[in-house]
Amino acid sequence: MPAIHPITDRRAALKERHRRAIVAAAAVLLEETGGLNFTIEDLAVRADVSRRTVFNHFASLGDVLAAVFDDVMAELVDCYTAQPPPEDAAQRSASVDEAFDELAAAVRATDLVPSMSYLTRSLGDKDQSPWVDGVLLRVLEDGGLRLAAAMRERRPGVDALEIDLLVNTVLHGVLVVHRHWYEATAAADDDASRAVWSSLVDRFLARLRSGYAREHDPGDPTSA
Amino acid sequence: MPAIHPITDRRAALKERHRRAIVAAAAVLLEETGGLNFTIEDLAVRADVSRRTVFNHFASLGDVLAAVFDDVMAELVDCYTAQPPPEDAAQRSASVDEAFDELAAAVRATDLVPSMSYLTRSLGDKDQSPWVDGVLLRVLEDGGLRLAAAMRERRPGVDALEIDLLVNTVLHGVLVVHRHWYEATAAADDDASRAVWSSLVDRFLARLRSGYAREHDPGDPTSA
DNA sequence: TGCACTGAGTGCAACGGTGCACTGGGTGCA
DNA sequence: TGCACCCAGTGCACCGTTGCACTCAGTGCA
Repeated sequence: MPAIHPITDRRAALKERHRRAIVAAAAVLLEETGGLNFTIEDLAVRADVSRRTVFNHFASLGDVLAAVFDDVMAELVDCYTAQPPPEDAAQRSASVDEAFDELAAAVRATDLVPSMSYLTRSLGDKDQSPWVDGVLLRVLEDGGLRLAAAMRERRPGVDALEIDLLVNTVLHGVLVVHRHWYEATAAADDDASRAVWSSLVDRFLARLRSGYAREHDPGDPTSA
Repeated sequence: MPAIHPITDRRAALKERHRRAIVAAAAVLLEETGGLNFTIEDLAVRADVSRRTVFNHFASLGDVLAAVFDDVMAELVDCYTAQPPPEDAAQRSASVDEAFDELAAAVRATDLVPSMSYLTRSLGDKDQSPWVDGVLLRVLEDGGLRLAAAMRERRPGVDALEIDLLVNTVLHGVLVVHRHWYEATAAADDDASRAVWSSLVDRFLARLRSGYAREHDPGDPTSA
C-alpha cells in the first residue's frame, strides 16, 4: 500500500520502508506463532532493524499490532473504493441496498483469509491479554469509520445511521465468518480452504440480504 | 568477497554493504558505458545511496575505480591461494616451474572475462585520462605484490626475484590476452566467447612455458 | 517468599546517511 | 573571449538508526 503522501527524499523513504518492514514482520510473526508468541527482538530481527528502531517508530507493541490490523482494514476500504462509482447522480442518492451490494463485493474481493487469521484468533482467544482486545476493537472502530466515510462520499443520499449500521454489521459479521472458517479449515491456505471461505461469506451475505429487500425491485432476490 | 574482518554490529554491516554497493555499481557502469561515461549521480542512484554517501566512503572517483580494479586482483589472488598446498616440505622449496603451473591454473580458473573488460579497455584507450592509467597501474602493482606474497608463502624456497618476475609477466600478459580477446569477440558473454578466451589463455601460457622448461623432467613438454 | 532471570520500554550518545548550498575547474557556444 | 552550464568535490547541519546501559514488571524456582 503506497504511502499516503509521496516520499520526497531518501530519508523519508528509509523511514517509511523501515516502518513498513516492522508492520509486515509483525503480521508474519503473528501468523507463524499463532498470536503474540514472539519478542521485540524477534520482530526486530525479522524486520531487519534494531530493537531500538522498533521503538523509534512505535510507542509499544500494541501500536505495532494496531498498525497490522489497520492494514487489514485499509485493504477492505481500498477494495470498496476501487469499485467504479455509480453512473449518475440519481443512483448516488438513496438505495442502501445497493450500498450493501457494493460492500459485499468488496468483502468478496478482498483477500482477507491470510491476514485476518490472527485478528480473529486474537479476539476469540480467552487467554489473550485484555489490552490486545482493546487494540483490536479500536482498530475495528477506526476502520469502520473510514469505510463509512467512503460510503457516505460515494452515496451521499443514504442516511448516515443506515450506513453506520451496515458497516458495523458487516465488519463484525466478517469476524464471525472468519472464526467459523478458521475452525473448519485450520487456516489452511489452499484452494479447498478458499472455497470454504467463499461459501461462508456467501451464506453470511445472503443471510444479511434477506433483511435488506431491494427498494426498487421487490421481486427476484438473487443469491450468488 | 567477505569482509576482511568479521562485521560485529549492524552499523558496521550497513557501512560495508553500502561501500560494496558503490564498488559493484561502478563495475556495472564501467561495463555498460564502456568506460567513465557516467556521473557520480548515476553511480549513487545505481548503488542506491546518496551522492554525499559516495564521498563519505571514497575520496574521489579514482578511489572508487581503484576499489573496482582491486576486486579483480583479489579474485585472482583468491583463486591462487584456494589451491591445495604442496604435499610435502621438499615440494614447497625450489621449483619455479611448478609455481608457474599453479599460477596458470589460477588464471584459468578465475572468471576474468566480465570483470576485466573495462580494465583492458581503460588501459588501451588513448582518450582515457592519464589519471585513470595511474589508478590502474597502481592497482596492478598492489595486486601483484599480494600475489607474490601469497606465492612466497606457498613456496618459500623459490627465489624472490623469480617470483616477482613471474607474477609481473603473467599479470601483464593476461592484459594483452584480454585485449586480443576483446577485439575478437566484442566482449560477448556466451559459450563461444569463453572458448575463445580459453584458447588465448592456453596459447599465452604455452608460449610462456617454452621459456620455463621443467627442471626435473626435461623431455615431453605438454601443451594443453 | 526472596531471588534471579526475562523482556518491554527508555534515555542518551555516537554513527552513517542525507540534503543542500557552495566552490572551482572544465567545456561549449555566441 | 566572456559567459553559462555541468559536474566533481566539500562543508555543515540534520535525520534516522544503532549500541548500550538502565528501570521496572512479570515469572518461575528453590
